[in-house]
Amino acid sequence: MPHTIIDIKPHCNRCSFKELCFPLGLEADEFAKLDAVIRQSRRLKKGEYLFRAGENFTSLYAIRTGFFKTAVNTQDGRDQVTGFFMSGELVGMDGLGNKTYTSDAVALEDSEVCELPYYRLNELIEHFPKLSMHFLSMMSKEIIRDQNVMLLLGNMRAEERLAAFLLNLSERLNMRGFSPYDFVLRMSREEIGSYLGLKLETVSRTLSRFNQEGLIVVDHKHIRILQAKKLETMVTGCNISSE
Amino acid sequence: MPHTIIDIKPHCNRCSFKELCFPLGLEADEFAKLDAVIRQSRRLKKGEYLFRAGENFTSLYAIRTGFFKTAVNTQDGRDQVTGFFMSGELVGMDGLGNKTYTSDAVALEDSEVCELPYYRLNELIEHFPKLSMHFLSMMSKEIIRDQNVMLLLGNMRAEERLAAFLLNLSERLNMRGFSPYDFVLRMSREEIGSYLGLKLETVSRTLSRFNQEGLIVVDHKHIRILQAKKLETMVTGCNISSE
DNA sequence: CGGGAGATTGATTGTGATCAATCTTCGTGG
DNA sequence: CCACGAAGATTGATCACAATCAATCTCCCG
Repeated sequence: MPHTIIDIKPHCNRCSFKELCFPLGLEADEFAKLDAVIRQSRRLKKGEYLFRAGENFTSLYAIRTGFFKTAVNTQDGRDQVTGFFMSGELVGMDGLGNKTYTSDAVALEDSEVCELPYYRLNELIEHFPKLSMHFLSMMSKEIIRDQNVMLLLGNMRAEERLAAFLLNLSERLNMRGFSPYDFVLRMSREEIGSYLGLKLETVSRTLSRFNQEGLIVVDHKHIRILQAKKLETMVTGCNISSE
Repeated sequence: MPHTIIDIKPHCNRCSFKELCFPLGLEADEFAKLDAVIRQSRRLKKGEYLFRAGENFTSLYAIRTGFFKTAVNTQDGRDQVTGFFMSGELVGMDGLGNKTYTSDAVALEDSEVCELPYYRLNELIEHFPKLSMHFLSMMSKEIIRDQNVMLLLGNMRAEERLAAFLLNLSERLNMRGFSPYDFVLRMSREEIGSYLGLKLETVSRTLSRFNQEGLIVVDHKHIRILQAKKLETMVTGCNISSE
């Protein structure tokens, strides 16, 4: 496993994103137990796969730092980016159902993840049944996120999709204490396009137009949002929210 | 609550779809406990809402008989059908995360559902922690289903979407012991269109073309599939599977 | 410094949306 | 039970948005 280092005991308590991984109020003893289970931290270089579609499901992963995309692929080579994930978000939930991952997860920058091995998850739930409701809740939120992507793909025009995408990123960065109006895109135009059901040229053109219209400033991967309000009115209906 | 009758004790053991609601091997005592919790059966007339977006989350529902659609709606009136559900399938999982349903569920024909009240689900998991893995598994499968819809909406052309849709219905009907090649659509052209990200005219035209080409026979809502193989080659990549 | 991937911009095309008219079916009330 | 009306479906003509094809351009990364 190249570029991979296993650390021992990263401790959730020292992680500034713990409340993002486990947003619901946990009792002290429950949290301590959880912390003990998440004992492995894994580092990935940009471009490395965290898991691949078809592999046996081994773990859920909470992202500690960095940025990931997940994608499903078809037999004929097409693929669809199904999500972008940042600190405090959970990936791998699609693997639980059939004990096999159905998507790829790829690091889009050097990243660090906290691993929740499946067998330990089992033990944990056995001993702390209340915790299982937290996991059900997080999976439910993933379903809600997916519903919103369906809404976007099924109903919205190119500029609405882009606006929704930028605002969603903005909101999630804000929640993590980063600037919501000045950030660097971690993914390529092609990956944005795949996620939004558009071709990369359309993504590029639409961003350029937003730039001309003074809604945003685009400097390659660097984005500054100037008129968030106008972007919001563009996405009238869609209530995309991070998780 | 008009048209609604509450029955007592439907008993999963008498339900021919129990293995669809709970596909994983359950111990006898676990299943008995589950059976005891699902004690309410509710009947709905065609057009009735099982729940609406924004309502407090009260229960998960397993469909006993009938057919449902789920849909999310935007502030500006557009809406997106997010799924069609038949016997043995579970709806309401989007409500668990925020204790509020985020979608509507509407009966597309007279239907009967088994109710799993949230507070009873909690009790159940407390006493039988192993059961929670079954629910996590079912939610994971819902996520996989959603990923496949994203793939369809993001990557496929109109005829591919329709072919995938018909084959998916066919497969699920087959699993329930119904004819996979001769069935009645429960939803309108507009609802199919909303689900597939197409306009109703495109759905109608594409079905007509399949009919002319001898792939299927369309008689309004009655569909006969003549050349499933050809439909399958149309959807090369997409691996849509029911749940 | 050079090469290659990614991004931008332009010209043209094509698929599906839109607008529109007719037809069918089903539900409702007389 | 039949007639009527409304909703749903089909089909046609036209239009628009995003895809495609194509030609630079820029910026990393080696």
